[in-house]
Amino acid sequence: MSGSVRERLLACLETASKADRTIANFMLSQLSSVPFETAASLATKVEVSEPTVGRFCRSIGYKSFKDLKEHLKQDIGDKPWLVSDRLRDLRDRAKAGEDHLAAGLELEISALVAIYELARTEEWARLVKRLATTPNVYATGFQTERGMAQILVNQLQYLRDGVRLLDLAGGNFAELLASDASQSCLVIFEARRYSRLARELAIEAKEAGIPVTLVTDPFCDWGRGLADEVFVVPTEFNQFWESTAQMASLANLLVNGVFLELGPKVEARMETITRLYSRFNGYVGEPAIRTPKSENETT
Amino acid sequence: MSGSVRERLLACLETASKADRTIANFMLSQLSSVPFETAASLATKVEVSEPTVGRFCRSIGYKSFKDLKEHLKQDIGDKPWLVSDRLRDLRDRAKAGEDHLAAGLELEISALVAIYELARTEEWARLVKRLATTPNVYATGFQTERGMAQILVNQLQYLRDGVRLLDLAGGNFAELLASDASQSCLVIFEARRYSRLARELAIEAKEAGIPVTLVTDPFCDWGRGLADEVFVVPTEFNQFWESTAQMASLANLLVNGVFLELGPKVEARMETITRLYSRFNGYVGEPAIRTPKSENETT
DNA sequence: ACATGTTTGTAAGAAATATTACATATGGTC
DNA sequence: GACCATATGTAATATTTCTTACAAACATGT
Repeated sequence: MSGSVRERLLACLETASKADRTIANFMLSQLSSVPFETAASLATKVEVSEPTVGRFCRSIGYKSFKDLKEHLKQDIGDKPWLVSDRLRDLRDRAKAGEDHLAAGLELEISALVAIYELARTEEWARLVKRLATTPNVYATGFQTERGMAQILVNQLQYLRDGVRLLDLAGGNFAELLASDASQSCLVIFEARRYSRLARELAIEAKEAGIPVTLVTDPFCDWGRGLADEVFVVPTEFNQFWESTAQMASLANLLVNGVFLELGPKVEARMETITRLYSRFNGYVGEPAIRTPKSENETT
Repeated sequence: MSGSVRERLLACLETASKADRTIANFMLSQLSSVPFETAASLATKVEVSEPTVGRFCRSIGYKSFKDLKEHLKQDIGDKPWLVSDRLRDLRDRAKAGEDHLAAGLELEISALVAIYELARTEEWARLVKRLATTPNVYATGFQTERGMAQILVNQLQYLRDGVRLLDLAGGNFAELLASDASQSCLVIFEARRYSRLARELAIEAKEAGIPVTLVTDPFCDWGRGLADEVFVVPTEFNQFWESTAQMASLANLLVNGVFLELGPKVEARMETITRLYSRFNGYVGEPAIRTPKSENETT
């Protein structure tokens, strides 16, 4: 037995016994409130006994009602996909326990969904506009999130001038903090157990009246109140090593938004930059960035 | 105390204690998966004790955590919140042409699937092993791919020594190219606006006998033959601005693989690095080793 | 009607989840 | 620095939720 919860429920409608069919049917019609149910509450509603619910769940391949709920949590659904077969294949492996990695896939997908939802919010629109119009845009991230900031910066630089990666190379953040607040904004990438720097930077920036956006994981608890916008990116994928990879998608969507905001006028710049790159054989010549060789070296 | 769950959570952020704020914050960030949580599971995630969760719920006017969930059920109403429903919702909008962004979602998902498929190949296993065992690991990327290389490097450095971001700051790549080939390997991130650098670096590295891995998009045509492994990441998402965001997922999966390969012995190192970070940056959250003169909160 | 296998319910027990009482820690105040 | 009030954790306890064992009901074929 395999497939999403919904699929399994549908499948069993054919063959199942009366009580089982009732249960399956009820769950299908109430799928989104199933997580709030308990085996007993559901049993009452459809007027069967509690063990019947448990047995039913087991009969369609779950360990228990609770297990079914657990799967529901991550279920991506049964819609035909562009990639359906391949995805299904991976998912089946994951469920069969053959492939521990694939288990993370669904979580990554749901994180992506979350990102795309973020991109529809008020805050998002506000940030995009700010990134498009503020003369000086700074992005920063420490430790493993540094690369994310770099991605945002590198891409934004294609579209506009005045974008910089902020770091502590100079010992303080004067570059941003001593600048004209009305001309600057800051995006911080942050994730759990990381630096105090991010927080203190946010505090100072707020103090200085500089708009701050925080992109972080669900565990960060200092953002609200300090940052003008907080975008929470799911990061738990049940891997041994947790991932903030979806922040890259977020950064990209932001850039896309800025592109749309700026409109055709960016094309001249993009062509110039492209030409410059090719002129220098792709030499990394971002004007505004100090290429920070120093702090990546362990040597 | 009244209002929706969301409102109450927001309201209490102002006044609540540290632990309570952490809980409220986490719930707000993950509202749609709260129904699947249990007081204990939530307590673990935010690292407080179970009774604290219960007390918190009571403090904002619910009878218990379960009671909060019950109310959440009402609040959520008919808003879609199972991942599958949310996904469906986005897809529908995309189809209706209301939401141009969402159109890219599906493509991003399929790119993710492609990544996870890559992670099952021979070549992948080989690369993981190499990244785990080669004394000197270099990663590089130019222009917009620089951040990807940085992500890989920053994360790998948590697990092992001898990982470096390679760049042209010094004017040549002697650091790698003049090193002992049997002790080094190279990962190149590359995409559409190819810099000639990447290719020439690959040529030289191959010449020198250094194993080369190329992570690139489907349009790159110079990889095979030059690189020992070529991983092709889909990059066309029908946005105005194309994305290599999934390379971050790839990098992360690689790191995860290396973690598994190295096994428990990395933990000592991870702790050391964590401690070092906390030594120099300070911690916001988890109390690592308390250095003589350290207290973290400035609140 | 009877035997057989399947389905379902009952009730007891096992596991999980949540609460309570109390001890310890923390932060602020004098 | 000692005190208080508040916040948090620990461990025992209560409660809810789930499972198991078994018996009753039901359908089906003879």
